[in-house]
Amino acid sequence: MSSQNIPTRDRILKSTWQLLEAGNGNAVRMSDIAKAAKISRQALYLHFPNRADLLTATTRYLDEVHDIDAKLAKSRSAASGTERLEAWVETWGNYIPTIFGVAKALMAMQETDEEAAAAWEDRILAIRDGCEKAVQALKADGKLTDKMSEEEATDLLLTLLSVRNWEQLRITCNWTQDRYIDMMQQLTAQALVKSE
Amino acid sequence: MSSQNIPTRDRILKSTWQLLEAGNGNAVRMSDIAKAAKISRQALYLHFPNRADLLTATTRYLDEVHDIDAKLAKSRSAASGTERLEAWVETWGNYIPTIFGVAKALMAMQETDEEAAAAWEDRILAIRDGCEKAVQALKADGKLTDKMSEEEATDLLLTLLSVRNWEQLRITCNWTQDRYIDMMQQLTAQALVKSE
DNA sequence: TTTTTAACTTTACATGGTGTCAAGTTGACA
DNA sequence: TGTCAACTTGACACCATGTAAAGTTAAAAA
Repeated sequence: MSSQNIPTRDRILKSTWQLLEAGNGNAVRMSDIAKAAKISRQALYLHFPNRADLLTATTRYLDEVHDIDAKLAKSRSAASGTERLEAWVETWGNYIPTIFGVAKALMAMQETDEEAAAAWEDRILAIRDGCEKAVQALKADGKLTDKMSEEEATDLLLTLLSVRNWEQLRITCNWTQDRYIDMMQQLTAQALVKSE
Repeated sequence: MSSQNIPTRDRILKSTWQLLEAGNGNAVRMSDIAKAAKISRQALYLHFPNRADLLTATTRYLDEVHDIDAKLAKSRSAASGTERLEAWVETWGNYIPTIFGVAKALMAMQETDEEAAAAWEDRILAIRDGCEKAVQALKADGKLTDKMSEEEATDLLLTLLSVRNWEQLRITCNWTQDRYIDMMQQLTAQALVKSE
């Protein structure tokens, strides 16, 4: 087993991700994660003070493993505003499936746990930033619709690209990932790009 | 106090609604509801077997109090398909604030509780029906976009009109209710109505 | 070689909410 | 006077998170 040599902390993060990824809706408990990482439940608390922290660390771990920064940089290099919007929708939209398990767990905790709410809020801000940049690129090209302000456009884009909407279309309605991306690109373009 | 004479069951439902309506994010417990209804926590269980049932009953109670059926009938009487879509978005969109508290509590339970999930699913089906009817009206007028099937159009409309999206724009982003309705009408029209 | 230290394990327990159980109270009605 | 329904009171099981304390183990430091 190669996993014997992986540092415990990484083994925990990997196990957390795998359980949340696979766990079809059934809640993943701290004890489940401990079992999967082959340590005692209490050892978990030696590495992470609480569940919210563990989940947050897992999202950062995923960002690292998948080198999300590089992907974002690529989408930022698009020539025109409209292309940049398209690229952003595609990049983020295709990253959602990766983080979905952890995101859902974190969103569920948000309701009751202050710290979880703050952690998720922090993640959302990063995504909002991506939305804002896309809107600004449109604006710079003179292609932003005059039906709304830049801020409203950012709000709307962030809302359309929410994890919940992805879940609704992809999981509940059983759309393919390609169809989801395609439709979101159409939808966001229709909503934000000035019609000639 | 006139509330002394109201039957206990109704007093419970009313209290549940008021607490969830007012309760700014802080979870409403069974004991809170009991206190508000001026009965013991155990008496709650004489009227409702569990929390999920109580929440579901509360949504039905709200539907009754606000005579949602009459409002829906009105939106169904719109002449053209596009008008009907507009009316549906307005009717449902303006009903969301009323049920938001209960809806949020039910959605939060959904994650862990089978029965809550089923109850909420049942409510969603009713809304989906409204979406489907609006799409069919568009289709009948030959105004439905040819970019997607009727089913996909229904999926999309249901997703756009989700309680989560309302929460995001209205609460998190602080949009006015009027702006929300206006934007949703634009957005759904752009997405679903065939462009000339 | 002995000691120390970090990374664990095991066991126990507090907390907070849901839901169950059983015995007692109260007031209206027969 | 008795009965019944609608309650109250108090106790408790369950389940997950998180805390606390004492013991083990293996490897590095002295």
